[in-house]
Amino acid sequence: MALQLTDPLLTGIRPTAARKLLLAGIEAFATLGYHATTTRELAARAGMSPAALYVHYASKTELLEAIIKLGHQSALDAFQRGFAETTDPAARIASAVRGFTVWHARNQTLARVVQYELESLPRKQRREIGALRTHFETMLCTEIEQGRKTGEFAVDDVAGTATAIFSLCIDVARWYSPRTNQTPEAIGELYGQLALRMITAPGSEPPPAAPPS
Amino acid sequence: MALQLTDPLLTGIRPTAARKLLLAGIEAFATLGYHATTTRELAARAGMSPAALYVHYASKTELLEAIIKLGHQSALDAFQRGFAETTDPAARIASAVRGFTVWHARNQTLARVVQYELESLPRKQRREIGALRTHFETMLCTEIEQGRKTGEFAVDDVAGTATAIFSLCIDVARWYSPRTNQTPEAIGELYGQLALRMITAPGSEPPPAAPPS
Amino acid sequence: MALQLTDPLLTGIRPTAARKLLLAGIEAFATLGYHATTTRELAARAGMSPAALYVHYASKTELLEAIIKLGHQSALDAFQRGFAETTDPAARIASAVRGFTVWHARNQTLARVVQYELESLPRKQRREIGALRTHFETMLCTEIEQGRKTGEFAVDDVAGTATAIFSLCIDVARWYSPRTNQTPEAIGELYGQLALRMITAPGSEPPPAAPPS
Amino acid sequence: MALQLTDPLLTGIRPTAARKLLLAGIEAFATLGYHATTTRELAARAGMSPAALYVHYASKTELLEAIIKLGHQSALDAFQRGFAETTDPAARIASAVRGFTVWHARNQTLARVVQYELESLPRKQRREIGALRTHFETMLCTEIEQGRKTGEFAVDDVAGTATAIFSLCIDVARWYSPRTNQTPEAIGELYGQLALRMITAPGSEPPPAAPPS
DNA sequence: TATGAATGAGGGTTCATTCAT
DNA sequence: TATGAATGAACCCTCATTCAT
Repeated sequence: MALQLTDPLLTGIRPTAARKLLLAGIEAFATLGYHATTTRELAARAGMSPAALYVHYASKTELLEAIIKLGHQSALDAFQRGFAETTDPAARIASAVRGFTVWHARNQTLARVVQYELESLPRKQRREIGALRTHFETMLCTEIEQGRKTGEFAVDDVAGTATAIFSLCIDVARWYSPRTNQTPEAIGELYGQLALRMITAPGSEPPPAAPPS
Repeated sequence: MALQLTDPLLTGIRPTAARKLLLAGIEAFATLGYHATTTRELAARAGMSPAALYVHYASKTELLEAIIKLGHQSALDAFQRGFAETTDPAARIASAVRGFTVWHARNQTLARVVQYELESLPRKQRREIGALRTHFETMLCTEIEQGRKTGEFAVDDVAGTATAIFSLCIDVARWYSPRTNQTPEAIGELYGQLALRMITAPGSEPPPAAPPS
Repeated sequence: MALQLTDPLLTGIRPTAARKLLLAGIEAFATLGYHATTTRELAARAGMSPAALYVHYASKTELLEAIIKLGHQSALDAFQRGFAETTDPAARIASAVRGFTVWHARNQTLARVVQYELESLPRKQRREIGALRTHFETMLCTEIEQGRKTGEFAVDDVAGTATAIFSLCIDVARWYSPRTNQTPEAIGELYGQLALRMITAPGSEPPPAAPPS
Repeated sequence: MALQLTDPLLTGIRPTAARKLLLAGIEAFATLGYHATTTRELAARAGMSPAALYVHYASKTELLEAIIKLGHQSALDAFQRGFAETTDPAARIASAVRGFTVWHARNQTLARVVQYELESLPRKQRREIGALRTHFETMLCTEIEQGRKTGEFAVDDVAGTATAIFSLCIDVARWYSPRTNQTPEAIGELYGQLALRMITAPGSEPPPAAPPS
């Protein structure tokens, strides 16, 4: 259930030792937080000596950076894949939210690092990533705007509502645990629907259920 | 705008030095995180020597504990005050969400510590607080259940939807900054409405707007 | 069995608070050692605040000094009282050793501080006390010398043997515990006899037993 | 004269840095006492940074433990080697006392730590060592008992006399200084004879002098 | 590529002591 | 006389990082 060394997300990381360290970092940073994780802990989890870390990453910070970049890429992919499924604003938003939510639940440890350890990054790298993030939001806002113009959606505060929708997805990283019996897919489906309700006037037609992924 | 020494939230903390340290802790932990905050940093912010911390708190951890307990109390109060305003489930939920959201925005620093540094607490204390938290959730679930029985609400997954509503409020602590021109009240109002939409069928009558606080 | 506040040894210490602190010091220093005893520990044992120590003694060191001086005085007294009981060298040595030994067992805590914390004293005070100590040794050496001249004793190395005799007495402070069922008096009696054997040729007449004290 | 890095006692300690630290510990603990010795002092004496201590020992306490265990082993060896030289109880006791005394004088710094810092060890380790120590005493008591049965010795209180004999040897660690012109061997010889006198009736034949070692 | 040993900087905490009250 | 609050200095120990091997 947890992220594996063989997960396609990580297969790009070479050599294996670097991948082991990245995985160790994801798990340790998610569980303990960046500052509470020592290089010894990372090395132990990766089955190496503390010095080996520096063969593959210039510093503890660079390991975090690699993780957070990888995570953002992957999360953005999930969001965009959902987005690209259709062109109808409502269906598009539902499936994007669904995909984004599923990603946060399925990759809960990575998601935690992505969302909550971002601030442990040095200013410069934080900026870079910040740009990536506004990209997401703009996409969602644009789509809501579209549906509003056609009268399909009833939204007063577009930016505020977009933020709220993202909160739904992102906060999954905080509370979700694979030990619950909720599947990532069920949460994704629910959240897609909730997002639609949030942008739809209470009096309008109920949207059609999204096809199962 | 930021939390002040004279804030009613803190006036119960005696003597003044203990209050200064608590305030310093809220700000430092919110900004840097618990583990990245040194006792020297805390002391400097409180205008004391590092040793003074130990006159009032047994350890850095106990300071965090005091902050988190105070924060939970205060947040719970805000939630419950909203809850107690009326008895109608819809109005009740809207105003509870509004109050809870406003609290998270208004006390953003404290809220950050409450929500994101909880895990830095030793197991035992984390448990204690965990009990408090489920209390909130139960209240909301019960209320949704009520409205569902009367047909007022249309909710399939009550617990899942309650979680989602809380996510909305809690995540405010992550992204809100008083430097934006959104007032806590505006966000609260919006989120109250969004919560209602999340539990109301798209075909039903629009709920009456909550009276401005 | 342990030293009491009302022990004649301490009744000279005024006011009572100073006496309590002295007693606390004797017990704490004997058990934990000077450096491992904190002023908080002393204060707690004396039932006061740490600051109260400084009302009666200028520093932790001065408390130690007071204890060690008092202890040496008292030990010297015990030694000399035994010495003064008779004039015959053998009887004199036996009763001095007996008295000195009994003192070390009876006042085991104080004796420990006297013998093993002496080196924690600043150089100057250590010197002062050192002078007192050579005094003891000289007395014993002189007496052995006397008996040697009359042919009563058979001793080659007078100073070495005197040192050995003192070792017997002093080391009692290290190993004696009131929880054993050996009385200080029994040990004193034994050691008086052993001291005589140490200075008497194996072929000579056995010395008469010393009268019970 | 003082313990050297090349002393056979230490050659088993590897790597060299660990040995340097052990030697530094012996000297510092003997001179200042365990609690008054800082890790910086130890590091300085060993010619390293304070952090290097922790590469080789888990804590200051573990360094003390290593020293005290090594010291007990070595002291026990010295005692037993003397013991094993002959089988005649008198000669045996004389040579064991001689060897034990010589050890205390020759390794005066180590002996001091062994005898006076034992109590700075945590309870558990103190126990372990305590068992070793009773072993010594039993050996001596058994031998005295033997000689008593043959009528060779005249001892009423076997255990008390054994304790006294050990006091002689152990207390050497307290007072001996290599700066005196007494050689460890001379003291050992004297103490062997004194021990015999302590267990021999004043009327019996003088024991033959032990052969020079 | 990997590591055991080493370290400068700094971590949380305790200490003996002071002082206003 | 006694103390609660405060502090500079120092404590033991850990950290991320380096480097010879």
